[in-house]
Amino acid sequence: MTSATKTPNATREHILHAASRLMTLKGYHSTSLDDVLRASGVGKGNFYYYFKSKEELGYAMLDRIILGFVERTLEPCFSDGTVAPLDRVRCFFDRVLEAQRQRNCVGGCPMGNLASELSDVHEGFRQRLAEIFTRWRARLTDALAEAQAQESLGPECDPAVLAYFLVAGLEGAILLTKVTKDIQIMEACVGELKAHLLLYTRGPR
Amino acid sequence: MTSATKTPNATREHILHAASRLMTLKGYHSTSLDDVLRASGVGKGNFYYYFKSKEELGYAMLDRIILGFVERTLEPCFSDGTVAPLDRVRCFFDRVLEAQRQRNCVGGCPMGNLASELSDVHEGFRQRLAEIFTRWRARLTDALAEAQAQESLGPECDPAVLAYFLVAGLEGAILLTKVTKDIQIMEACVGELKAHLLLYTRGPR
DNA sequence: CTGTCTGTACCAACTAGTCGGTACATAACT
DNA sequence: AGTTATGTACCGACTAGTTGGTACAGACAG
Repeated sequence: MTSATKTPNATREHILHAASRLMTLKGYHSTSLDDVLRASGVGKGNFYYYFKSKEELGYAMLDRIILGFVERTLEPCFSDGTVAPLDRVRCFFDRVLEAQRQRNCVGGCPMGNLASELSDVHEGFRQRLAEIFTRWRARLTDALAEAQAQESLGPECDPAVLAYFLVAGLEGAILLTKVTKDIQIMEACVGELKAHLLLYTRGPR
Repeated sequence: MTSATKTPNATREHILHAASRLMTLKGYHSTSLDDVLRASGVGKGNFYYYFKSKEELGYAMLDRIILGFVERTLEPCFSDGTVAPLDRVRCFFDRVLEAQRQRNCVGGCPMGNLASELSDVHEGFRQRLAEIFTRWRARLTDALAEAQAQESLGPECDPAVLAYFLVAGLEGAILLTKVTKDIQIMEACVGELKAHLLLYTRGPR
């Protein structure tokens, strides 16, 4: 074995990696345990050593997806306080658009997909997913509120409401892009979302 | 024969009715044939007399869903030419919101759900779903273009692009409402969508 | 009798999950 | 030292139940 195999439980990681990939592509129900096992090269007994059920694997995979989304997409845009708050939001739009372009309109939004598949069918997943969207929206709300405090957003705007709408707009755009396989729709929607910000914009735009 | 409906093949209708209900709630893959059979009280042999596969049932169910959506939601708003075009659009928003309220945030958008579940996994369904969204958007585009011709929408607005965005906004709003089970989010998003129209609105609003 | 329907029995493939058993490293006891 | 025990990591056959789909015999009309 190579010296680099210091990894504490590489097997668990293998499983999670394969599961995330498959489930974000095919969904939770349509990804069988055997699919995951085949893709990760792990035996069944070994799987049940690390996870007590498929459900628990699902939860772990969800945590992994969230982490990836937060680290790769959300934080890079919102962590830099020197950037103007509305520009942080715009940066985020562009990043989501770019991600969609890179994936060739395949896969859609992992969180949106799971939300659509499981919200009405599995309360545990629903709650976790709702929490994710809330956290996501909170990041946007904060930036919008900051913009409002700086008077680059009008006082008639409710940052929380606007944040909901922006999340919804992005999710819907991703879905439409996924089903039509046409990235231009994503571009159009991001353009409209940016224009929507102008609706409340005061001062230099 | 009764004057109203002769019930040409009631069994087929029973199956379709049960299938639509179950599949819009639980999704295509998670609805088994036995589920449909149990719910409709139809035997298996009988089922395969009317449908040659589950896939074909899915297509038929999709057609049924579309028809219902068009007849119950789309047409009532857009068929009346005497209503101002932008009011037709607003009426449509309200109708979608109302539908969501009546269903207690359960189920989401049948077409959106199927799009999310099947777009990357079943090309046949993807194409049909893409076509639906296109037709839906076309209805909006026409109304918006008419508004533009009447100069109640500014010339800088691209009706096709705006229509995409409105569909995306609605789909995203329904998804967010489904996962959070909070109708207020739907209301907020519809409010923002209406506000978005104002962005391009000229003349008396 | 003939063609349209319908129910029952059945199939192979697949599902999540369980089982007994193995390999191996570290520790504990003598 | 030697050997006995313990915990971790792993395997693949197996179970019970479900999946979509088929075969076929009977019913019921014209």
